[in-house]
Parts: sequence; structure tokens; C-alpha cells
Amino acid sequence: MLDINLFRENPDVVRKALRDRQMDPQIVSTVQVQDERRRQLILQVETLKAERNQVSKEISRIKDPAERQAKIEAMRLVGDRIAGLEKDLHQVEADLNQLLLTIPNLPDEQVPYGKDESENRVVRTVGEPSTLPFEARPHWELGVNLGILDFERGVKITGSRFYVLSGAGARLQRALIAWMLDLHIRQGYTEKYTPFMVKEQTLIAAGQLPKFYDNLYRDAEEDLWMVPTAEVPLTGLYMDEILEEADLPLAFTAYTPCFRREKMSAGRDVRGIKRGHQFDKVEMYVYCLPEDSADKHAKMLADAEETCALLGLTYRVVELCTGDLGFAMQRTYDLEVWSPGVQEWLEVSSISNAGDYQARRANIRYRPADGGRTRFVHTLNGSGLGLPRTLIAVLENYQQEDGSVVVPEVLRPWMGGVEVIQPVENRKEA
RNA sequence: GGAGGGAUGGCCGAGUGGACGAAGGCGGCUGUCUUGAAAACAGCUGUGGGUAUUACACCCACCGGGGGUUCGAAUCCCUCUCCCUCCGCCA
Repeated sequence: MLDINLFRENPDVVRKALRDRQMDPQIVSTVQVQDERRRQLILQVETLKAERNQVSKEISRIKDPAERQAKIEAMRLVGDRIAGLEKDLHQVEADLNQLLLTIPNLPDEQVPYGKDESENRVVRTVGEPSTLPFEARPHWELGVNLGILDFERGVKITGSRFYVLSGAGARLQRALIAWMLDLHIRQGYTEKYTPFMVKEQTLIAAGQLPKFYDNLYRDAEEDLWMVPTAEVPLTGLYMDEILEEADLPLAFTAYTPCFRREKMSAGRDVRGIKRGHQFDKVEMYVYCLPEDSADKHAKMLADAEETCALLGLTYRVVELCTGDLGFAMQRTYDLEVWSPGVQEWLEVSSISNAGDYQARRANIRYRPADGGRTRFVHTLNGSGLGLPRTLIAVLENYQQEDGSVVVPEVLRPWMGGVEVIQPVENRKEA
């Protein structure tokens, strides 16, 4: 949510942001009109209330019954007028709020302009896209041949885009999760285990609703929604709280499954495990002082890069242009790892600074140490790597000519010392 | 799922239609005293919004959320949420 004062004092800043995001700036004027109406109504309502309060106090002291009755009558009429105006006011405020919830964050000044993802900027590439001395197989061949990836049974029990990991495959994913969590803990993040279902308000706070309604799963009867990313419960953690400056920064890491309907991307990336309705992710999340968020963003990017580097994966850092920037974010870097089987750069992480945008929606503030007025915190989030894609990259980069897959060194402690994933002998186990 | 009891400021805890933004206590801050500290004493101690001659001014709202009754609601009524106790079910 943007500060309403921006629309009063600097509407052109908002218009430019919307244009840069390839959106219609018309809504800015609509907000201004509603805001003006709101303030007029507040002025009227409060003037009447002040009058009523004052006269009501007098009534309790008036002895003369006729005078008393006259004042009561007069105040009854004032009460009716207040009720009418308040009804209008509530409507205007609800409308205004709905409008503000649909307006995205302002891109940071340093974000390059671009109309869509084709204009994102590669900041740097670390490593060389690997060339294997034999023809690289895609993970869906590798995984099935090894007996660690079962598409047919996933489809059978749930449906299209679902799969089952088996044996060393399931264990490899679990190893990645455990290893990443431990790495992030070393990097200074505190582990959190959160609910995987949240209420609507929590999704609004994180900026997922109302915009991404179509991409979310929910219980049809209750106000319970499956999280599309750990960012949602982690943003909600401090909803409606006032932190002390001394408490900041707060840095968290959490593993959660993520559930996404992905209606809009039906038909894309149908092959393999790159895009599913359910996937696992380890997330990093930071609450900090406004003046620190750029530094924290750099640190989080470095932490995510370390994850790729320790896995021995070739990756590149991409800065998102204005047209591709996420709804709630002011600046975002994507991390993409090279995977020789699918022959593409896989987006495994998105590291974003939301500024105070989510904090406003979630109403998360802090009290400055000098005792001044409360301010909104800044929030940042970044995947410590999305699991299916990291799994793809590991399988495809570490494959050998005979179809086996070497387990990256760092993961072996979580793999019971297994160094190479070999084909499973017993077909039933697969 | 059934029955009952609760929800008040940073915390504890009073209030029962007007004098209540809310007693009292604790904690915190400031001052006096002190070489310093403690103690004692005194004062202060929430959030949001509106107005604006931007004056640490005035006004409005907030006692779990929403709605109602009333000239006036922390207080009465309805409803929702959450917590506690007991029963049932359950990994």
C-alpha cells in the first residue's frame, strides 16, 4: 500500500511508477477524488460529533425538563445526520481502500526501465554454462531412469503437474531443504516454522490479494488459504505490531511448501518438475529500518548467491526492469542457474526489497530509539532457492554419462554419505 | 462438535449509562535529594485520523472485531473472532 499523502502531494510520482510498470495511471485521479470526498465527510461528521458531545454533556446538568427535552430532540436530529454521513463515509473509505490495494509499489529509482521480462538486465554471470562431454539428458529422463521421479503416479493420485519423488530423489530434496536452512541459520537468519494456511487478511497484508485471487487455493467454507510462498506467513508474523528500534533487524528463514493455481500459466513448462501447483521452497525474510534496507537487500542477494556457489552451480544475477517487477516490490534481483538438460537458465530465486509497502498493508511499525513517532519498517524477502528448480539443476549438472548422478559434496551429510545416485534395481520401489 | 466462563492501556487489575482515555498498582521516563547508586517524594508515560494562522494547538475515534439501542455506551442488546474449563472426536 502506498502512502495516501503521495497522492495529495506527489501524484506524478505515482503516475510515472504506473506507466513504468506498463499500467494505466488513470487510477491516481480516481484516488484523489475519493480522498477529497473522504476528508470532506470526515470534517462534516466530526464537526457534528463535537457539537453532540458538548450538548450531551450539558444535558446531564440541565434541570429544567422542557429545556432538557428540547436539547435531546435537537441532538436526536444531529444523531440522524451523523448516521447518514457516516454511512457515506464508510462506503467512501471502503472504496478508497480497495483502490489503494490494487496499486503496486513504486519501483526504486535505480530500477532500469523496461516493458517486460525481455528487458531485464543481466548484472553478472558466475561460472560458465557447463558443457558436458556427452549429451545432457533432461531431468525427466534422468529422474525416471533412476527411479527417483514418478510422474504417472503423481498424476494418478492428484492430477496433472503433480509428481512423486522416490528414494534418493525424495532424500535429495530433503537434503537440500535441511542444508539450506542450516546455511541460512549460519548467515544470521532465525528459523521459523509457520502455518501453511493463512487467513485472507494475511494475504492482503503481503500484497497477494486482491490481485492474485485466481492463483490461490483456499478452503471453500472457511477463511483459510494455502500459502503461495513463505513470504506470506513471514510478513504476517508482525502484523499490527509496533516493534522497538532495538529489536531490528529481524531476519528469518523458513521452509514451506508453496501452493499456486498458476491459472495464467496453464500450458507453460508442462514438461518435468519446473512448474507445479505444489512445490517446496526455503525462504529468507528481513524486517529492518528504512535506511538499512538497501544494505540488507545486498546481503540477502549475497546469501542466496552463496547457496548457488556452494552447490557448484553456474548462475547469473538478473535485475528486473520496471515492467517485470513484482506487484509489492520496489527492487528485485533474480538468480538463475544454468541447467544443461533443459538447456536454459532456471529462475531459482527472487530477492526483493518491498520497502515499506508490505509494512503499510500489514501495519508493521517500529518506535525509533529517540522516542519519535512510529514509522513503518522495511521488509525484504528472497528465496533461498526454489526446490524443484534447484533439484533440476543438481540432477542435470551432476549427471554422468552412465545416467547416475553425483551428490554435491555439501549435501552428502544429509544423504547418509551417499555419493552417487544409482538406478534403483527393484522396479516396485521406484 | 456440545456446555459454561472470559477479552479493559507495555503488564496486572478496577469500573457498570453522563464527572471515564479510563481508578489503583507494576514497569518505563524526567526532576528533587545523593560523591554516585538505591530508597523516598513529585511530575510524565498509548495509537490513529481530521483541521491548520505548523501553536509539543484544537477536534474526532479507539476498553477484542462489527452492528444496534440512547441526547450520551468500556458499561445495555445482537453477532463474529480468539482464549480458558469440562465433555466428545482425533494424527
